[in-house]
Amino acid sequence: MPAKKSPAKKAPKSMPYEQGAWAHVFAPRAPGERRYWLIKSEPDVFSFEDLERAPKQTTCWDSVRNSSARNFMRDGMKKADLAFYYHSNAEPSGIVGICEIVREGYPDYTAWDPSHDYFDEKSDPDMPTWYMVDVKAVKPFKTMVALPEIKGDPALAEMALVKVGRLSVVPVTPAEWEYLCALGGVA
DNA sequence: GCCAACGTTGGC
DNA sequence: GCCAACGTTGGC
Repeated sequence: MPAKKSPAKKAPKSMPYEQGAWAHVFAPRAPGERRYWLIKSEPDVFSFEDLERAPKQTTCWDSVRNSSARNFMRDGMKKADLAFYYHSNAEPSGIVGICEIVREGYPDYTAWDPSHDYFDEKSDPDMPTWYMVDVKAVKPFKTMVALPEIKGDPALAEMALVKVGRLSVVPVTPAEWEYLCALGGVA
């Protein structure tokens, strides 16, 4: 018997993400390595078409108020990474296009604007709570890939999108990326 | 409109 | 530090 067997260690409620399940998406990169993401937006609020019509086809991805999503944007995403553009709360919901990270994490100033819907009085400009990135439309999917199709596909069963439903920013593996681009007709 | 999942808050 | 209450996301 081991001299001192500590009782089964419970996973801390909030593990630092550098050691958590997503450690690999924050890990140092090989030279030139590109990583992949998925970002959600309700099309009634801001659709992929809206992004294509925006000046320079670019927008700041503001108003995210979830710490996991924030961490992905602040510390995970790097310039030239690509992201699927996902329409949530839509009929049907699904992936409709591809965009590129064109500016890395910087403070989400909407958190400091009392007139803004997502004003957060606890976000201090000297120590910002919330971060965002800038994304630019790259191209639409030829055929959207709807959520039921994703959920029904064994090759995609491990997607963070499926596993952690409610997160608005999630990582995508290179294999999932290739596979979904093929499904979307943009391989 | 309902509800599952889960993060956050606050009482103790 | 625990945990119940509450809020949010987003599928269905």
